[in-house]
Order: sequence, then C-alpha cells, then structure tokens
Amino acid sequence: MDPEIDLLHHIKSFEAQLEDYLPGNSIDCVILGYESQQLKVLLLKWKNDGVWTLPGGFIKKTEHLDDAAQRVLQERTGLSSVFVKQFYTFGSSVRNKNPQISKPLYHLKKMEELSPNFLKWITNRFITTGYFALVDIKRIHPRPDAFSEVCEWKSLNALPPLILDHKEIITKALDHLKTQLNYLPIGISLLPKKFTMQDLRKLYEAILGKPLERSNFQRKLLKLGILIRHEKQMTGAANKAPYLYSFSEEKYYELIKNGIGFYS
Amino acid sequence: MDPEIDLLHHIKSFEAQLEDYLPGNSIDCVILGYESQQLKVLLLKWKNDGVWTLPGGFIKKTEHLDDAAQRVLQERTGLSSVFVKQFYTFGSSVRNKNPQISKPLYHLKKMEELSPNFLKWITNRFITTGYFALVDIKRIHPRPDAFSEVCEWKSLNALPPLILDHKEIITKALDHLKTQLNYLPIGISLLPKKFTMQDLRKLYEAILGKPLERSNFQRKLLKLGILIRHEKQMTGAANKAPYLYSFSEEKYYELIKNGIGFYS
DNA sequence: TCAAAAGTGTTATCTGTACACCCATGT
DNA sequence: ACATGGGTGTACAGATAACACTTTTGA
Repeated sequence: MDPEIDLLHHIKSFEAQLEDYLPGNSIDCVILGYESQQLKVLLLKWKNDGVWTLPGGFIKKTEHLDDAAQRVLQERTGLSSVFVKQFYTFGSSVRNKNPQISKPLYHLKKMEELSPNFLKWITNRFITTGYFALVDIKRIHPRPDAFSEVCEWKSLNALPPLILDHKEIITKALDHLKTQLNYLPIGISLLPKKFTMQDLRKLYEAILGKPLERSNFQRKLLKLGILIRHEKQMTGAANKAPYLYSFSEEKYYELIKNGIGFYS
Repeated sequence: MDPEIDLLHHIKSFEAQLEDYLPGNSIDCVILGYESQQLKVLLLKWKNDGVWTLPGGFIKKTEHLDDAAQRVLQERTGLSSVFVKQFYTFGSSVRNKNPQISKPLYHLKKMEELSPNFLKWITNRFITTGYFALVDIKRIHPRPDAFSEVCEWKSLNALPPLILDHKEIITKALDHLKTQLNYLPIGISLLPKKFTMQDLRKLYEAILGKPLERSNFQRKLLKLGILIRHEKQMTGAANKAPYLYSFSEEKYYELIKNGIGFYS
C-alpha cells in the first residue's frame, strides 16, 4: 500500500473525530532509556519529511492529561506500567510559528482533500505539557505512529534536528531529572532486573556528567540497604568477577519517597 | 453603584473579547507570603457567593503562559518584579464538574442577559497551569478583581473552603516549595530587606514544619557568605539586641543556582 | 606471571548535632 | 540581681573523599 495514501487515510480518520479532542492542548513524552553507558531518548521520524519529533498526542475531551500521556507511551512502547511524571508545560504563543510543523502535511500530494477545518485545527497554537518516562530499553519494542516511518532510540549527546521547541523540551526534562534525582526511581526503572555495581555507577555518572569514586560508591549504596546481592557474573574478562545485584522494590520506593540523599 | 450591575458589566466586557482568549486554558497563582511566623496565601472571595478562590485568569491568544501569570500577579498585588515559577498543570477532565464553578453566575439576577456562548465558554473543561510566587507581604497592597469582594492573606494552617481543586493546587504548590527549597529564593523573596537571624530561622521552621537548632542555624547561614551584617536592633525586650542582616543579592542568586544544600 | 577490575581497609577531613558558656538588655 | 534571648565555643558521631591493599580472573 502506498504509504502516502495510508497517511492520508489516518489523517482523515482523525479528522472525523476532531470533535472528541481538546483544541489547543497536547502532550509530549520524553521517554528516557539507558544503553551502552549512555542516556537515550525515544524519537520519531516523520514520513515525507525526515525531521524528528518527540512522541506526542492530543487529549480527548473526557480524558485526564496524565491518561493521554500514558496512552501515547503505551502506543509507542507497548508498556503500561512504567514510571511517568509530568515535568513542565510549554506555553509560548509562537510555538507553532515554526514552519516545520506543517511541512509533512504540505508534502502530501493530496493535501487538498483535507478540510480547511482540520488544517486550521492542526496549525493552531498549542500548549503542550511535557511528561517524562524512565524505561528499560531491553523491555520495549518501539513502534512508529501513523505519521512516522521510524521510531528509535537516539543518544542525548548526538540529537538529530528536532521540530519546534522539542529540543528545549528535552533540555527541560533533563534539568528536571538532575534536580529531582534523589526522588526518582532511576536505577530500578532504567536498568534491567539484575546488574553489576559498575552498571549502576556508570548510570549515575552518565546522569551527573562526572566520574564517581568507585569504592566509595559501592559502600554508600550497599549501606542504603536497598540492594540484594546475587551470584557472581563471569564476564570472560581477565579480572575478578563482579556480583550481580537487584533492588528490593519496597525498600527502594520507601527510600526515594524521602529522597535518597545521594549525590548533590 | 450596585455591585451586581458592576459585575454584570465586567462580565459583558469580557464576553465581548472572548475571541481574544484561548478556550479551555487558564492559570492560577499561589501567591505566598510570610507574616507573624506563618506562611500565608493570597485568596479572593467571590461576590454573591462567598467561596474562596486562588487569583487566576485566562490566556490571551498572543500571550505566553508565563506572561498571563505575571499579568494576574501584577493586577492583584501591584508588583511586577517578583519571583514567579510554574509548578504544575492540572488536567483532570472533571475539574469543572464541581457545581461551585457556576454558582456566582447563577446568583446574578440578570444572568439571562449573558449569552449562551459565554456560559458555554466559562463552564467548559479547563486545563489550568499553576504558578507560585513568593512575595514580601509588607510591600504589596492586595486588590480584588471584578468578580471578588475581598482579596486577603489567609494562613495555610486555616484555609477557608475553596472552589474546585484549588485546595489540591495549593497542596501541590507547597510540595513543590519543600522539594525545591534549595533552589528557590526563599529568604530574599519572603522577608523584608532587613531581618534578624531569628526571623530567617522561623521562616525556615515554618516551611519545614520542624524546629531548627538556633546556634547551628546561625553558623551555617553565616558560613554561606550571603549575609551582610548591619547595626543591632534594639527591640525593647529584656535581652541582648540581635543584629540585623540583609542578603547580598548577587551571592544569593549565585548560590541557589547550584542549590543552597541547606536542610534535607 | 601479569594486567585489570572487584572488593575491602585505612585515614584525614568535613559536616551535623547537641549542649555549654558568656554577653547584652530591660525590669 | 536576674531572666531572657543573642552570639560563640567545644566536642562527639557520622559522612565524605582520597587512596592503599588484597583478591579474583583469563591471557
């Protein structure tokens, strides 16, 4: 099937339900993962255009803002029980003035088939609320939406060009991540069930952007009493094998409720 | 002039400009002050009804969300250069289902003069973004808006009944205040220019909800290097007169940028 | 036997906390 | 004189940070 026809079909079906959605409000998700000692964010590449965007969506008239975010997350990753949190609302009156917003639509050959009503709706001013999610990359299978051809993880150190203010949204999400570090379930959300102490340390180093002293890190975390030690993991490397650990969930969540008082 | 006629006049003039405002979005301000060793919030009491609300407003189509908050703050307090910060967006789909929202309108004898268009607009679902401000109570002169008869400070320990989810909005603002304590200009915003060490300590005690050791507090704050010591203040009490202090503004703002690393 | 990373030990320094002490002030 | 709150001193417990030492592993 011609992907352009397919896209047009999707737009038309959304257009038919336009009355079910709030005009002028949207949500965008900064879905963060951790892989190869790097923080990564899940992005979509639009059809017919090639610019990248954050996964986002519109809000149904009967739907809570938080539920809209959960819905988008579920649609893109297949996950329903992950950590999601609202972090900021972007309310500039000129967010939509960037011409890139409508580019993919103008590339459609059959654009004239779309109603002026819909074009007005979609190019209107939008106030968007940012949500961020922390997920274990290995557990999810990214799926592009109707408007996109690719949905994949991008390293935060090498972001592609993004539409509108999506770069700013990511920056703000990272600020939030850093200042709220002690109250967020970083380790338990971003790492696989079992991990080594080095994995955990490298994760914190990636977030904080600075090296942490190995031996002190180990002692400090063990003393928190949230780690369960498992069997050693033979890595094949020419050195002592590290233990594997997992988190004691109840203790973990109890701890971050009052702030893990970790690194400041 | 009959206050009810006056109110109706205001509503009609707003109704005439309805097209200039975003439908479905609003801002609410949690304006915090400190007086008599208590944190206080600025509230409005509606005409014809008597329930209390947070000062809030609507957003012009060409206006940044932040600017709408600044505008409301300016209108209620007369202040333009105060600390304001967005803290959360409330997106429940049933926020407006509380009957209190329209009560004051229904109390109007001449309500039938209002257009159905306006009534639909105002009773629609609204997504509201909360801003909080920190101000020196002594510097401001609260002014009620067209819909209100009273605008005054209320102690956080004894809040009157509030419309809709405004209680929840205040609670969330206080959460934000506590978790962001180290990054907010608490002292410099809430206290008068000159203050005693006891004033500053009592302020922190009010926010943290627990007593702080007098002598250690003093040493800790002096060591931060953000305080300027002035002449002693003869209080008339039968004890040693305390020094007055003021903040070194540049040093203060430099410090909170990285977090004052204060009490956790 | 060697290099590399893991795990544990040691020590100096800083910070938090509690409380003791003297000082200034008005009754 | 004395009660009251302000300002400073001291001493101990615990946390932090830097680095040394030993152990395990595969080449």
